[in-house]
Amino acid sequence: MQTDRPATIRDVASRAGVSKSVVSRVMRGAGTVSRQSRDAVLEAAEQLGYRPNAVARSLVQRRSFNVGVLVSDLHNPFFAEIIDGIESAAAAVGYRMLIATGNRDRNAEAQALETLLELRADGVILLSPRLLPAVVAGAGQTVPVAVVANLMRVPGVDVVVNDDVRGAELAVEHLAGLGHRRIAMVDGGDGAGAAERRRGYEAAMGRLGLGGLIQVASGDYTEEGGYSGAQSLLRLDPPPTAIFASNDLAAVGALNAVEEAGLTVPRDLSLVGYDNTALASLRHISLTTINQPRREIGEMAMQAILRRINKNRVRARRAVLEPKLVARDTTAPPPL
Amino acid sequence: MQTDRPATIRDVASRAGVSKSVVSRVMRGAGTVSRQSRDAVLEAAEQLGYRPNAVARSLVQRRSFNVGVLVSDLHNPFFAEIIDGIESAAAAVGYRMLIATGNRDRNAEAQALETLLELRADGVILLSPRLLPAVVAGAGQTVPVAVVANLMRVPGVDVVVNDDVRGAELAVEHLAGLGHRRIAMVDGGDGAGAAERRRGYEAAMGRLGLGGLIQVASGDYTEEGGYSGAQSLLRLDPPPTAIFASNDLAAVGALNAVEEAGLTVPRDLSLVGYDNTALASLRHISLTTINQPRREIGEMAMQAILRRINKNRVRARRAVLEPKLVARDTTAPPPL
DNA sequence: TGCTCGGGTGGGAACGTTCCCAATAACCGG
DNA sequence: CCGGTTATTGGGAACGTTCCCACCCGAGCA
Repeated sequence: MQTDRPATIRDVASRAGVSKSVVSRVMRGAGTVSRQSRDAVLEAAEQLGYRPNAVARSLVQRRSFNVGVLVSDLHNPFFAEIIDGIESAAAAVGYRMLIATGNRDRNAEAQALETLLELRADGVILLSPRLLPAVVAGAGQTVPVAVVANLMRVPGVDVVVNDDVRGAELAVEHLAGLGHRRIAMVDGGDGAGAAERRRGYEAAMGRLGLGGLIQVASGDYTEEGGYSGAQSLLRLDPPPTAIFASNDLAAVGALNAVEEAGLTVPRDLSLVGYDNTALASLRHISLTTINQPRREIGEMAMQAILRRINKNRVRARRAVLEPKLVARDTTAPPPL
Repeated sequence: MQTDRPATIRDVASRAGVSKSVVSRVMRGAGTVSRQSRDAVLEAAEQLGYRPNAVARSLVQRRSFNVGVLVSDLHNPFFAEIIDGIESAAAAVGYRMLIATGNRDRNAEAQALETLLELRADGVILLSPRLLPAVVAGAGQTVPVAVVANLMRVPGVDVVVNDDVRGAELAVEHLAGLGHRRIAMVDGGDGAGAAERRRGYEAAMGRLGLGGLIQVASGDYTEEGGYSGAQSLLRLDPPPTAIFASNDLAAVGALNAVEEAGLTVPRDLSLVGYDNTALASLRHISLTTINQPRREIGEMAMQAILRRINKNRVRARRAVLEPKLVARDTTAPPPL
């Protein structure tokens, strides 16, 4: 039982016996309005169920107070907390957040970005986009853009990432500190940050004098990738005593391969993941992993957007946040 | 390096040497335009990087071709696939999807809903909302509204749910079919559908002549809830040989409690969850569970919205979808 | 008493589209 | 060669706000 048409500012005005200007001032809480006008307007608005039309408002103001967030994959719980951070930073300054999604598909993503731009979002945050840099750059010319969790080098576009190199080093250092030497890695393929994580692994191994023991199995950011990667590592002679998987999901896949091989974690083999997703903290898994400060990442991305909205900064900034090791139950000293 | 102002239809028109009307027709692909006009417009638009302003368009058309989706909790992977369904059904008819979120908080949710309404979304889909029915009803008077995964009885608002009663029955029937008799349940507290799942459990037990063996431990839809619920069930004498947890996360918590008690799943005890989230399909967990047709749920919600947009239906519809059992590795015949 | 000041108000223009209608050009058949 | 179509085009009005400016009125001051 919808009413034919939503009430407009004029309807409220005529019912309250004032001009639309007065109603506008009351609704925005700006300008000076006499007490009785205000009361009359508020009452009329209430009775009519008036809701200001944000579409008309953003048309005339030429800004929408919306920030668009493009999520490459909503299935990945990694993004949820980043979005929390974005939202809280946005809400603090009166911005709203609109999420669009492109299901891990480059074209769908481009389409979703286009939607956000047509909607005239005041800024756009791209979470781990698969978009071509040229597309991102194009968007950056129209509207403030920030890229998260993807070290993309695009002029005029800010980037917020965690220090993947450092994170991988932390993992290796933790394992070496426990006494491990044959520390292997399951690679992350073309996943965001995978190349850096691998570089960090190799650098840390080298620095610790374990350069000769570097072993990398190909894999990706999926359970299956971790599973098969770990399988191939276990076939080595001698096999590693510890495996660093490039993300948590791959680590869980690796965990499965290790158990299938009849080994017990962490007694026979230690395992470290990356990202500290909800998965890792499940007691049944209790995975030692590297935490990215996700909430903070989201907040910084939003702040980058706000900076650009306010003063039209040209130079791209890059924020690199420190990861931290979270020790749980999949790591222990190596067997004797 | 943003350009001062995005190009408008007038800019394109003057550059192409035609009127704004012609540009409008070309961009919308409607009406009749001569070949040369069309080419000139397209070229001018390309050169100027013209992007139609969806804000202005929806103002004059009085519809935005946006459907708003309010997600109560983005951390819950359960919703991702529903959103996939919504999006594909929306895209098929030229609608876009805007996601807003209220982090499991009733007020934040109401706020997010308000945003969607101010943005003049043509319809709103509420995923497992915590909103008060009165608030939902209020929204339903302004715009088509559908509620998903929450059996809310609100006039003028469509509902799409899975048959939680039937799903619970499936779980019990599966376990009984394997030979179990002492089948206990960890309750879902005030979670969406929890009451129905419990009713289904009790009904099935009764029908199978196991009414006297009904055992329900209190719990909720969290890992912790499943953990403590299972603990209390294991203290019974005799303990159950099978546990039906009210959702997958609780089942994983229960799994942990069972293992801590020194029992092996499924040899000593069988375990069934609900929802068939990504968690359940991890090989390391491989949980037998009840699948909700999530994609289909999303599609049906979108279709309900479209029905209401087209003909202004008054009567509320309720779609109840059939769940299915997914047998994995946490269920087996009871120990002898 | 005349003037200025400022709180309060109202109305027109603008935002960038789409929609509608009138105007023009081209073409057809008789 | 003319009236009547038909294809194409252009311009004004409208959508629902905000912004800006002009205006009114009473009070305070010289």
